[in-house]
Amino acid sequence: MNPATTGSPAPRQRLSRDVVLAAALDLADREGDGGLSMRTLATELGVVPMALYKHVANKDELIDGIVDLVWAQVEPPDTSDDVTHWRPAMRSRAASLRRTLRRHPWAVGLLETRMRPGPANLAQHDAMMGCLRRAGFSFRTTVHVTSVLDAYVYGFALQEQTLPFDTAEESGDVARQKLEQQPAEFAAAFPYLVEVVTELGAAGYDYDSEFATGLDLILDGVEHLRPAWSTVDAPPPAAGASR
Amino acid sequence: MNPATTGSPAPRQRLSRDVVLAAALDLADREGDGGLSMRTLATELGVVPMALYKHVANKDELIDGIVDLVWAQVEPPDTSDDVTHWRPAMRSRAASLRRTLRRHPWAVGLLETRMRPGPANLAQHDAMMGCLRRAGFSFRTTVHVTSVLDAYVYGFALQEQTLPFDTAEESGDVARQKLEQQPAEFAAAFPYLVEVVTELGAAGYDYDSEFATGLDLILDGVEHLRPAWSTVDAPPPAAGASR
DNA sequence: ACCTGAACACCGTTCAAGT
DNA sequence: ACCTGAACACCGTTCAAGT
Repeated sequence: MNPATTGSPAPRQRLSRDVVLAAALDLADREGDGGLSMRTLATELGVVPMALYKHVANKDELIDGIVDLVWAQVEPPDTSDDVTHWRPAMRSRAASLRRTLRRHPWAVGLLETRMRPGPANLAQHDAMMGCLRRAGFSFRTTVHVTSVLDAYVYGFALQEQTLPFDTAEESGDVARQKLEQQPAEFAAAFPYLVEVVTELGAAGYDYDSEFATGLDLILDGVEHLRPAWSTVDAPPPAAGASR
Repeated sequence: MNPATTGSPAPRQRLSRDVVLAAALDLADREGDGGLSMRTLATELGVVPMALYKHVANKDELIDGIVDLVWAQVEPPDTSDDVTHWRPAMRSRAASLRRTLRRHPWAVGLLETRMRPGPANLAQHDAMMGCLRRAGFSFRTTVHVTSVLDAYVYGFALQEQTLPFDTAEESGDVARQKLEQQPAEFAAAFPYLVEVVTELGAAGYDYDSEFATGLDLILDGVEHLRPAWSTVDAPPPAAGASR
């Protein structure tokens, strides 16, 4: 009986690179970076650890693979009207990157770390630079803009990933609780931290609006880097021309 | 013969929490995140693995400890003249944080991640918020500014940490080399990436100026968040007053 | 062509003992 | 009070075999 043609409940489907990568991504999302091991991945697939090595060279290549699966989930910037719409395009691309990193927190430190970027990673960056170049940004400025925007998203995701609360209401409780655990000297030594905790306890901390505030601040700055013709809606220069 | 009073070359000094943490920090700097293990740390200290557990509860607490040693290396903002000098103070604090992260690349993903922040971490954040509050920023704005500035530094350090070159000249070589390895379809599929590689090959990539460009862009944006009285050099409001 | 078994050199950590 | 030894339940990966 060929297992490929049988209608069994398939806890034991035929192995392939895609099946291995999909299971690895799922495991990482559930258990985090530390929970992803070749051995537990193998048992989840109903197979002995060494069976994985026929589809993936080693753990490093496995991680390369799932990182590119994550890149594939990031929505590229809308390039339908590059000249006037670069700003909303960059804004929603940054938001999509942040959402993706929130879905896969283990990937934050890995997205830019891999030595051999996968095709989805390359396509994503090409689309981003293309959007900016066609909007009239010079080559140098395009590099600056991608650098500062991505740095902000990564850094924000890093901070967001590990703060011990998920919602604005929860943040108030956590803050108040933390403060009560501290000894009395704490208030005298760190008055401004006490202020933060107190105010956050009252008003809460909203990740979404915090992210948007910083993002818009940066986009305002980017706007100033654009050449002057942009404000009068002139056509973009030929690709690769201005420098 | 008491080893504490003997003048031996001290490969085997008396163990203490500080000695363990210092050796762990050194090991992490040399071997990276993955190279820091309780077992190799023990052998470097000339001791059996279990000896460490008298000075440190477990590996997690060890990492808490060395992360706070890293925080202690970040120069806090200069608070000598908060009203007019908040910008250079923030600028050089961000630069110091980046330099520190460059010295301890393994720490980038860990500085904000620890659940129990150490004293150096708390002091650093208190100094930062204090500098901004006394410069007249409202509480909410102070939170926004620290969020966006730190996010940028973390994200930049993350990108810098893993790019495969250290100097501007080297970046050109690496870029040219990478490009030559690619198949011919590459140029057609990712024209804007090819442009980056080509231009970088010609002009090089300077981390320092790239960092400064993004930092100044953000600081320009922060300037706009300041209350209007700041430009006429009025005194700051009483701490905790404005909201 | 694909999967398995046994083995090697590693981990962090517990527990019972040594001095 | 501080360090040790042996053990347990984990890792990634190699190599020689099975089907």
